[in-house]
Amino acid sequence: MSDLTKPRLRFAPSPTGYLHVGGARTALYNWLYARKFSGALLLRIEDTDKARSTDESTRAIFEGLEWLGLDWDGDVVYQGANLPRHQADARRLLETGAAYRCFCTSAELDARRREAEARKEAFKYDRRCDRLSRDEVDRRVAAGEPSVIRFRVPEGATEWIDLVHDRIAFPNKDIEDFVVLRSDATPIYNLAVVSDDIAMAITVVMRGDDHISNTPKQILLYRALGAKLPTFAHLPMIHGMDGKKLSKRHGATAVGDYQHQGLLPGAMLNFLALLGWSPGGDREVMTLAEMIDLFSVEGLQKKAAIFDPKKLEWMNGQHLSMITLAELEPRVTPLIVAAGLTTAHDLQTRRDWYFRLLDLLRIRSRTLDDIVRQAGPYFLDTIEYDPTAVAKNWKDPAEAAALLRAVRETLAATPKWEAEPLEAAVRALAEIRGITAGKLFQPLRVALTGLTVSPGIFEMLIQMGRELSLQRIDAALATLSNA
RNA sequence: GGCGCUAUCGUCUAGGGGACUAGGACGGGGCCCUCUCAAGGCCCAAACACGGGUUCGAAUCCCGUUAGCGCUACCA
Repeated sequence: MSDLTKPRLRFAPSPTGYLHVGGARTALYNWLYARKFSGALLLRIEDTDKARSTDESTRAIFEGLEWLGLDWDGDVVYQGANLPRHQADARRLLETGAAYRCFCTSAELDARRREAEARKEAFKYDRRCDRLSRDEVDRRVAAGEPSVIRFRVPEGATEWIDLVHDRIAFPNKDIEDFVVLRSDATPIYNLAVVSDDIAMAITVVMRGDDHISNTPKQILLYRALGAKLPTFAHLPMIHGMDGKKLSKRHGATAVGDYQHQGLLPGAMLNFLALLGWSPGGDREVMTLAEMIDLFSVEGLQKKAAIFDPKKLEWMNGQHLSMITLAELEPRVTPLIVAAGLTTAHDLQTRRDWYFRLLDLLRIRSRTLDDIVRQAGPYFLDTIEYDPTAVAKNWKDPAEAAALLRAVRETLAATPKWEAEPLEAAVRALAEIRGITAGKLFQPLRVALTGLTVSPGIFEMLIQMGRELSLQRIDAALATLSNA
């Protein structure tokens, strides 16, 4: 297979904030396309807006992509480093007559725009500088008068076959002669993008819907620059639950936020993949490898999708249960250590026990934080009793204490600390006392965990071990006698 | 305002002229399981924006309306 048949794509975020979930999804689709068709995915940081770009944002983009596990080919391209080529391309446009110098100032333009608005008319640059004589242009440039370079939009219409929307067309009369080079000789977005995409030999440009109206301008630039057109694919936007463009007021929009909320990157990717793409049929929960396998442009959606955090959580729960314990462990351990439950070394020395614990807790967790929250009772010497658990299951302290004393005796007297004999013994105790087993289980659960919610009582007794279990009951008894 | 894009349950979607009394998933409700909570299983409510065509036949094709969104900078 020749390289010509291998697509070259790029993800081109501007480093003006953090890695937005919409950006992450764009990156994912580009990545999927590149991997699916054995192409290349390049990363370009669009840092030409010096006022808004920061190194910190650039780092956030790297970190986000790294966490998600989306890699790229070759070195990172910094758009700002290509300034000379952008300027050269602008000059070429001027020389070939595709563009012209414009001396209108921003202030003048603003004034005319406002006037047009007052008259309820659409403003479009009137090309007055295109009518300037060659001599006058030369004279004013020589005199040091600032000017921009404007692209002269030709007659006709500009259209393309979009990978997701099929045919899209714009009458050129609706496109104004746009600026390509500012008066300070820095390029405008559309020029920089086209210049770089040509230089990087990009063949598939996949980006957000919000760039649709830039596309005719860019196509015109490609033609004027004598370059071959890439294939365009415009992805639908992501909105918040209110149908408006997703933003901070909708809650977490940075992928870093989700990382810190205890989400799994695989779940995030899976959720994002489904927001604007479907493999067809009923397929939902997928690994990255499966997504590559199933990916196709036919499944790309045209409609904007609404970001539903509930489904993301559910998806995370699915992935939590789906991945291997070996994959799960390194994601949880740092959080357990950070929560002060124990040391990484301790967990390492009783790895089998630790894995069993994770397996016990992950089924009833939706995030990594849920797991950590539930893990406390298995590590700490002291225990916190949830007031509502106490109120509900130790309603009568004297009665609860009596029950717990009996249970303690029964457990302590059971020769083998294993689920079956333990359960048989406790159930027998319940029968002797003429109560249902549940009446015994709930107070015991509170004694062991301080909570109303936990894994099964006997799974828990085994996991905690004889010593800690009995110690917990003693502590509960002490607390109850003080009540 | 102009231009563009979009339109199936509350949400993500399947559907690409007859298989549709429109399927799945999240969320909601109910039941089962059960020592709690989850998980799991079963069931219920819930949608083709509207109006015209085309066609024997339209969720599917065309046109219009409406609505939503995007763009409309010497931002990206």
